[in-house]
Amino acid sequence: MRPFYVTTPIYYVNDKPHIGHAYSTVAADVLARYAKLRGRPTRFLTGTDEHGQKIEQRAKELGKEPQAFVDEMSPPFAQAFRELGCDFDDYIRTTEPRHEAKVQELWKILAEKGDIYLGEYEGWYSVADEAFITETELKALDEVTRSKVQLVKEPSYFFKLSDYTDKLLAFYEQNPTFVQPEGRFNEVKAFVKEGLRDLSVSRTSFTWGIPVPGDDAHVMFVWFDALTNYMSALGGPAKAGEAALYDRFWPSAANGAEVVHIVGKDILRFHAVFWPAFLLAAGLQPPSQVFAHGWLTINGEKMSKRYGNFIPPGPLVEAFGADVVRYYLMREVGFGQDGDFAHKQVFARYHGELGNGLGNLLQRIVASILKNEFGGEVPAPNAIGDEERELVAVAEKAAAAAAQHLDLVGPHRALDAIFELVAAANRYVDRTAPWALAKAGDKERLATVCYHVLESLRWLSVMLAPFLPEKTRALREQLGLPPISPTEALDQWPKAGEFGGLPAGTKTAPGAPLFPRFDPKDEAAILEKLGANKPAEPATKAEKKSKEKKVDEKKPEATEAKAVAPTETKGAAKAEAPSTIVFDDFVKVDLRVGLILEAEAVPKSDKLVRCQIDLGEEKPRQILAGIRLHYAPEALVGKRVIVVANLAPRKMMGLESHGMILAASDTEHGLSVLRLEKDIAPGTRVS
RNA sequence: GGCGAUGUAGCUCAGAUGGCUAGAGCGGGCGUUUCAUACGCGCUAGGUCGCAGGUUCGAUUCCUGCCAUCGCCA
Repeated sequence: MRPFYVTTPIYYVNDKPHIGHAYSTVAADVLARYAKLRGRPTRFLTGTDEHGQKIEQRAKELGKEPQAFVDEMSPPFAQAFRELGCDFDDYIRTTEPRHEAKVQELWKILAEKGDIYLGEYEGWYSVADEAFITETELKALDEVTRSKVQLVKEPSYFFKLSDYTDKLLAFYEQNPTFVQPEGRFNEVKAFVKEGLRDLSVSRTSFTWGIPVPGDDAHVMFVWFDALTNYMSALGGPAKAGEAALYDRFWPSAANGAEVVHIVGKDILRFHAVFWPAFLLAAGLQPPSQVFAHGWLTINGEKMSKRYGNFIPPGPLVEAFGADVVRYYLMREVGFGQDGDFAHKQVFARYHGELGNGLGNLLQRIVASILKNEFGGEVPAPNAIGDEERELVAVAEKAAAAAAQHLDLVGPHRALDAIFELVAAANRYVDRTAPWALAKAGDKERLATVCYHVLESLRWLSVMLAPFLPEKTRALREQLGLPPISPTEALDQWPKAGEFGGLPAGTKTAPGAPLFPRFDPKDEAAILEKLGANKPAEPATKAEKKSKEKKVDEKKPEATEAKAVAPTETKGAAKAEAPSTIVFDDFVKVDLRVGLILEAEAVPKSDKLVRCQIDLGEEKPRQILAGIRLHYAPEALVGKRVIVVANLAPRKMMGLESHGMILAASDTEHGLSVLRLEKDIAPGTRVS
């Protein structure tokens, strides 16, 4: 069987783990567990990306050594993934010697082949993105990011990417599923077709990176470093016989291995263009496939630092259990598309599919009929009829379809197919009415019915194992079956003709419901605890967008208002304001206590003052206010003011403002900023 | 601006090389069962398949234009 090697991106340790990281990793875990179940030699890698200027700076801000900083930041990722039931085979950190050595080796190979040369680079470098950016991009940046863009002119090594335009296009041609989904592949091709420029692959402006071999003044471009993790974790590049894992799992003519990189759509280019180019240059085989999944929004809102709505997986796991979170992530969103993580939907899927569908199926047969009529022992089936044939047909079809979808990296479709069997089994129970058979004393027929339901459950326990490792274990335990132990070269996926593998005489062990129902109170409590109690949610994408648009359209008017600045409103904003508003409307305006940390006059403007205001968020916000004529900037520092925190961002004098300071004015007194009499903590909601 | 894509039931999405009554899940409504986690099962939802033209015996499915949305253009 073809070896299978699946990877997640390595996560940049500047962030803490959130649901986005979890999403990639769970997807990879599902694919790995599936491959293992099918008996394929399988390896699943995840890890952390720990070099780069951003890390260096962050560590410095915290007064730490970079290594100490990343040593602190990396383990929570591994921890979070384990809590989610992710069973990775290796966890690589780019600061490990095993990685650094291999990255340097790859570099040397490219240098020796003449694909790396020393030149000079001049351009805008964004620390936040760890990449040089274009003028266009520069203009589009928000202020926080732009403040970290530098015009850099420095000696730099370049990779001769320009030589690989045609080679990459030819490679894409030969590998028509190299990038998935297809739409993304088209973008990649379009990008390459425009012609590639050489790629700067080293920096001299900071030191937190892997040194360029033979030139200590340079450290490697983080992406060169990071991408190589997929190979270094296997011990490659290496000569045949030097690294067993590499020989086995990195694709070559000899092993026929399949490598799938799961990535977010934002980092597709690095994986679909640069990485294969490096490998082609080194004479190595590129990965088999790069699968770009979409973004998750949270209850309809974009995740971002600004909104502070990154949700860590921990509390979700605590509330729902790892399997339920995994299930939701894999079920709700079409893999490859953007999707929404909506807490309410989690309950809906939990109750509707897992509880009522699957859990109840187990309960209604094992804990009652079987226990009462057969002493909990699996009976041997007797003559079967159309109902049984139909059920078996559905089971076989579901198994085949689910396998096919998983082979093509479509976990949501696989689950869809699998749950066809759940529905069919429930239907089967209704039609055959085992309770009536019991009453009538028809044990023979009853045995057949019970057997078919139990065998269906057994199939489900296998097919759902990649998604619900814990719950399927519990399910099997109740069925009296041992946990599945994946075995290389043994394909354990259920197949046509195999219905009936459950041995008669198996002692079942009825237990607690697999997916106990949350009563509405618990539900509310959980939502409350997770901070997911949104008053009103935007009804549809379209509606939401049009609402946001209205806000934009209103911007010009907003300028007339005293204080300045605009907003990140999500929705709200009625076209015409009624004379009175309900409370719900009021709370749409997010008023917060802000502590002015810095204030300075905006050059070339006689009104604007640029403030950095602490709103209790991770970072202070930049807010512009037209109050210079009334306040000296330095006099504002340390003042507590009222800020509209959910106003859409707006640019003024080339600077972006992320909120608005409230003030009032009249002709007699001039302008007065609203201030607090007491030292209420920054970020406190005003109501 | 260039390139690409999308626009189908309240929601999330399938689908048709053009042709009988356009589908699924969820939600809603109605009914029903009682083995089971107030669970299950059955029925139901009258959606101009974005808008306007064109090709055709016939288009929601092909073509053109328009509108809207989205993605990519280091």
